Amino acid sequence: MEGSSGVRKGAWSKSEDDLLRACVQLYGQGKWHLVPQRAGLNRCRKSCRLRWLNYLRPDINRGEFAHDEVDLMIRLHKLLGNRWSLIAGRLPGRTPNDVKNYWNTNMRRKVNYHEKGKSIKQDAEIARPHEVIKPLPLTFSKTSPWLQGKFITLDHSSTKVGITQSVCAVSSGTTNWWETLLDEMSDNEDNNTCPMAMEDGRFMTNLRDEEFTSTTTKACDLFTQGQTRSDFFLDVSLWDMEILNVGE
DNA sequence: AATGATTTCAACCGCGTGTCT
DNA sequence: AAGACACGCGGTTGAAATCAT
Repeated sequence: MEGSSGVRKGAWSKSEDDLLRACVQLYGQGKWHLVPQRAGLNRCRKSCRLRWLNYLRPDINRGEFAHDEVDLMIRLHKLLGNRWSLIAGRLPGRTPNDVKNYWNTNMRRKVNYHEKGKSIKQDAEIARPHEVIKPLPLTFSKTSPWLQGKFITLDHSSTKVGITQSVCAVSSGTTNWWETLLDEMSDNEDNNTCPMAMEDGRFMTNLRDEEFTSTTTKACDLFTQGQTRSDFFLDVSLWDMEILNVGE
């Protein structure tokens, strides 16, 4: 089976798997455009990457989803929507494709069952796509727009690296997500709580001011450890969420 | 046993984003 | 600033497996 461009498509054979595995072991992951040539495979780079990430990676857990994994998946999905890569990042050994497939086959059916009886209008609300919380890049290049006009500072007293102008406030778009967060915070002044994570454009969880200050102070620490903003928000908010009863 | 319906999941596709020149 | 390129993501597809009749 070959595509119009001459590259092979469809299911991978064992010999192809062996070639790809050997290539990645030799050269490491990345530079996927070089992989087909290096491995001697008549496959496109996308296909090679996908095969490695979803099937050949040695750390993949191909077993049944455990109860706590499902529990975590539900919480994460409620928080993030269909951000499968982020969800999979919190489930060791699981790939985004695994998580997506599991959700589409198991959870969606359960949720639909759970929602049965609600009005059509409500169903439309459920089906409404999530407001996208754009992730920040994992790494910053020196020309990255995220850093335009910002300064990297080194706090010598604590050996922490931070970005000035508020806590890692680096968006250059028309509406800064962090500014929105601050807006939401001021809206919540009455009850003296602060929002922490978004779903459907709203902030969720109620951390008190002192807790919020504490956690945001830690945010830049997490960046220095290679974590993303998304990781940070998940850590502080995930277990505060009310879990959706999915018809158990 | 045969056949059609349903489910599962690996793979493909198109698109958005970041980087480089 | 603009275009080319690579990477990564989520949605969708379709073949294979499983189930029901």
